Amino acid sequence: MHFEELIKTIKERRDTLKVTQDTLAQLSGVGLRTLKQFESGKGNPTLQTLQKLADVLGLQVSLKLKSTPAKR
Amino acid sequence: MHFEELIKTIKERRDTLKVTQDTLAQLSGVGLRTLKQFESGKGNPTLQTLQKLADVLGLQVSLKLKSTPAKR
DNA sequence: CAATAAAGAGCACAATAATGCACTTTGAAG
DNA sequence: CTTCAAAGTGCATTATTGTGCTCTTTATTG
Repeated sequence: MHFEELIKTIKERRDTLKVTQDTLAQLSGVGLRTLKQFESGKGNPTLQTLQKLADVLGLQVSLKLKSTPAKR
Repeated sequence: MHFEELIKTIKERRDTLKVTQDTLAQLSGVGLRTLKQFESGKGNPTLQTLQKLADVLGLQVSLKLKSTPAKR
């Protein structure tokens, strides 16, 4: 999952839950500006920020093995 | 997956591939200091940094639905 | 068209992540 | 105990994220 997909996932999930950026910002404790920047593709959030958002949305940040190996 | 698990995953994967912090730092383009801090649990990397590391390790950052819903 | 709600952006600043360098600690092997 | 490699840490600096405030842009609804 690259950047854009992560953003898309967050956005879609937020839409599904019918939550506005403003509300999500408040619930997660992340600044509204920060969330806006992230969702509009202009951010590079810290892991902590991403997790705060994911948590509230019922999502989980995870690391999984890629099907296509990268090394060698 | 919370912070510690992510760190553990990175570390274990790096060990599995028999790569040192130094080498991973070079391959990923992430500063050695940054990687050290992250692995020792003292960092809060940006998503970009995490992805650089994950990429080289053949791992993928992803967002998945939590089994236990968070919102109501 | 007017009004309202939600999302996106410019500006500026504080907080902190990223980084390099040098030094210490740890662990494995002789 | 000594040596060597890998990992961890203190310090200082630079680059960038996080944030609030204000304003603009987009729908959406009468």
